[in-house]
Amino acid sequence: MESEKNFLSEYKIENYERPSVTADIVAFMVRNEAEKSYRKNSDNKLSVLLVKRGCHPFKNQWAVPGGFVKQNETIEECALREIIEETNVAPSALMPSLVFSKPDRDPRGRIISNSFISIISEEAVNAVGGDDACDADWFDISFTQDNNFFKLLLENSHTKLSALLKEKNHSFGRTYFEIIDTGMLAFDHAAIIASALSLLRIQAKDYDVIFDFLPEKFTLTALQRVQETILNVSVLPANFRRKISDYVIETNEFTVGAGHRPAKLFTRK
Amino acid sequence: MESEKNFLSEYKIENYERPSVTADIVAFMVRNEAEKSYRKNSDNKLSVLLVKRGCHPFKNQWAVPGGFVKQNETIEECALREIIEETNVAPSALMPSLVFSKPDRDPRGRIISNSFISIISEEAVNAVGGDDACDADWFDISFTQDNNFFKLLLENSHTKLSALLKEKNHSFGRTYFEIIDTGMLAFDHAAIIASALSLLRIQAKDYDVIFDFLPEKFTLTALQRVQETILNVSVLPANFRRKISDYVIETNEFTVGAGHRPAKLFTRK
DNA sequence: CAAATAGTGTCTCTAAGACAATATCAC
DNA sequence: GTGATATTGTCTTAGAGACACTATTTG
Repeated sequence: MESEKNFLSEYKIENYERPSVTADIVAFMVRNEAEKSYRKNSDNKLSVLLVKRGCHPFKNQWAVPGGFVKQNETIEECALREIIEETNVAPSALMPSLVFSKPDRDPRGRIISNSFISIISEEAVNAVGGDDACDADWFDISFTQDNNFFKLLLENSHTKLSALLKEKNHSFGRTYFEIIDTGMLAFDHAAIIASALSLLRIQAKDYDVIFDFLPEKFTLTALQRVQETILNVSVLPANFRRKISDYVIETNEFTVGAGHRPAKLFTRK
Repeated sequence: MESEKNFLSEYKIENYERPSVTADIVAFMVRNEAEKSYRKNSDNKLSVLLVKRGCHPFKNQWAVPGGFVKQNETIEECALREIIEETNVAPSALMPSLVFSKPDRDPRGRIISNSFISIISEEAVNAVGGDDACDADWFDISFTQDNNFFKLLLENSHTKLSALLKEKNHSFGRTYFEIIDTGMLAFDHAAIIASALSLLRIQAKDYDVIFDFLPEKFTLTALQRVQETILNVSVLPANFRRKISDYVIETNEFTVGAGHRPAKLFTRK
């Protein structure tokens, strides 16, 4: 009887069919719009990081950042490495989303994409400043449903991408999308973004992921705006505060010079 | 400037590092214990399908069923194919769980595991009968927490496997496990099972996945037992019925010959 | 004081949990 | 009738939503 040691020394992994594997990261940020009028709080926008592809396939089209998994790293490590390479910032959260594995999803051949959600605070992004290369940019997201169809609109000051998706399947709380129109996004990245966003919304409901969009110390109003921006709803401040009180600890610090009553700063519990 | 067509004709995917990729399926069933005493309803047990490995590595140890993804199928199709090969039954639900990708998780080399939860109704399993091969069997699960440690006990009439895990991380509602003791399960399958079970429990809370454990027509008590078995809790029948009423449609049929008041049969809404 | 946001108190309504009571079968 | 499960009704309590009100700052 063959021993396990002998078996392993004879085993040639390259004799078997192997796909390529990538980690692709949908990086979200909630950012403040430029302030409109004196003393008013600014509006927030949910935005996602896209990179303009410099090489084939889909050259010059926009895609979410990502790359091939190396032999000595986990897919999570790969995702973290790729998003840091792209932004120069360590994300405050990284969470697996879906795996995309249709055999023909990439014209180069069999490439399986492990998609991730990463969350980056605006403060962190501003600290490193924009990469002048201009091949990466944040796009404001609008994601609206009309019956079984979803319209994904990604927009920055130069470019507007509009993808159309259809709900293929809704099971166990997750929505699975089929692409009707890629909106000039590379590969199946329209579906990757839509899936990530619908997962982000699920998570944002239970007061978990929303903290990662803000610096360590924050006001309750800022936290409320993050949740409202992600979920595209609005709630009454009194009720939000009652509910969130279980998840935060108050500090002795306050905002200053805002032109109205100072707000107490809180930290996450 | 090179055209995309030229680029693709020159592109050799085999020049790049590629891992092997598997789909591994944690198949759950809720089964009735043998009835103890006259007229009493039987207890239920949550059980999971394991196969005894016939070849190296981990020869003769127990593992969850799975196999390598073929070039022309998605990982979901692979998972479906593998679980049907093993059970001769199409599962009533198949849902992605986590991806396991530690470079050294398989002694044969770099193999990434995409884990899935599948749910099979006891009725369907009984219909095809047990595979005499005896290399596959259902194990009753007990999964208990003691501070940050989790004990996973898998037991059938012949074998008892006891694995120990530690909570590595709890983020975004999911628990990530580190294996302390494999309990003689192959590879990192103790963590794959633990992760799947903790996801199953999350899903079972919102009256979704529980239907897949039962045939099309079922009694509300049976449905309640499924939820109680998975979550290891007990609820008052009156409250369960009030809550579940939104998710079911009553039929005109009743159970017969149970030795007590007949129960109305329902279907899923 | 005006404008704006920060923060508190409380009323109502709904949903969850507990528990009591009734219904219906096989023997 | 007895023993068992099936099913309904209702009391109490906790939480969500709505809304009115007070507090504090800058100019």
